Amino acid sequence: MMLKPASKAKLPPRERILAVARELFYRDGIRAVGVEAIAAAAGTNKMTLYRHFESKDALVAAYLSELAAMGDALWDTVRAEHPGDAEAQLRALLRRVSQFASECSGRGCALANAAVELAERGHPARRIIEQHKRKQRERLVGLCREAGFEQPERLADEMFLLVEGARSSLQSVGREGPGSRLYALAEGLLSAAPRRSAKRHPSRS
Amino acid sequence: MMLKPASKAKLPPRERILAVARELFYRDGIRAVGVEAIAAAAGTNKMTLYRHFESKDALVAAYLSELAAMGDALWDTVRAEHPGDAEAQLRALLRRVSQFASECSGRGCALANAAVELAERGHPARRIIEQHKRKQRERLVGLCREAGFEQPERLADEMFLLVEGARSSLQSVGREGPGSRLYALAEGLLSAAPRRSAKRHPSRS
DNA sequence: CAACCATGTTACCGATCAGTAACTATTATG
DNA sequence: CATAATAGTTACTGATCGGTAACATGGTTG
Repeated sequence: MMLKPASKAKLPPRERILAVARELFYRDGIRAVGVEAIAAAAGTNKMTLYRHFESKDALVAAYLSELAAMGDALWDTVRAEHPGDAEAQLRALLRRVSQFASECSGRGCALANAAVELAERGHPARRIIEQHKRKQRERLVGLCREAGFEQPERLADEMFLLVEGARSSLQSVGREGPGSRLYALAEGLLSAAPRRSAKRHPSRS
Repeated sequence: MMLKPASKAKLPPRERILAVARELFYRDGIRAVGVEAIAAAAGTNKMTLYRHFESKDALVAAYLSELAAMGDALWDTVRAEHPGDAEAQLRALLRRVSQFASECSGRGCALANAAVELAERGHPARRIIEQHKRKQRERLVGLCREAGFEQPERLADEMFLLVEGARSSLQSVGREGPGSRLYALAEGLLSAAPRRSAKRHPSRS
């Protein structure tokens, strides 16, 4: 009994801290949230937090790495759902991102926001952010190429900018702004993009 | 003599403060820059700053209002340069924005960055930001309609998202990333977009 | 010269925050 | 039960930051 609803109560403190850091950092901003507030919201205290994380910067780095890993996991999920069908993967990705963006409290991409807040070049967090965004873009190019489009880099960059713009503009223009039309716009570009020839070789079981 | 190079030395303190605030807030972030650092960099001190601005928030609001006004001025300039030719205005705007983005130290849109840093809803600065971004989008839709495109809202939203995405991704993917291709991408969309019929009535003198 | 106003200077207050020390309580394991 | 590791508690430091008070200075105008 009581094994499932242990969503937050029974986890070890490190994971509780990371969970609540994800929530508070994203909602209020990294610089606006103190370590004491995080520890308290996680049902623990500052000392325990500092036993698991060397510094606030280290906690921020862990927070960002976790987000990056969740992003990668989404790609893997989508690939597993549409094996061999790059275009279906693309559309599924776009659908999930756009619906996620229109739900998630309109604060945009947590990685991009962190890059805004941590402006000092050389900050350990920036490596994580840049690395992740670059990888996402490369995976996008790979998918567009695999899907047999004529200009995969161009199409991928269009997708990338549309997605980043939608998430960024959530904060300024709000939920009913252009960001809400992300899927329709990207889908339109996708359908209109010139294809090479025979496109897929789906290993349909 | 010595009337021109008074770029920073002879201006009244309020304008010196605003000028240096624009530089520091943009480069290092709003929360990362203290009022004392701004006053010192402006060649004055905290007291004088507080005689001209009620609080740091008021200074931030003035900083953002000034940026918004500069943005509006850019639109007016472009309109004056291509009177009556909405499509030329569009292209000129895109060219300036994309070249500005690829120069300007890769910190993206100062308004959007401020929205990330000032997360509290109800913050006086957010009104300025949202208002400005909404106006920009409406002007974009107006230009696209005036240029005779079939789906002005759709095209305007594509442009808007591309621009916002390019500026946002400067921080994460860097200068050589997809943001550098902004003009090419937007120009491609513009050229491919379906037009209504007779398009311009340029009052070419 | 005198009065005034904007500016400069110094010193301070109160709050917040990252990080640490020393001690106690809990829990698991031998 | 005993030991040891992990977690909780309290209290503190040192630094930074937004904001203010009181006073000194300089230039302008009557």
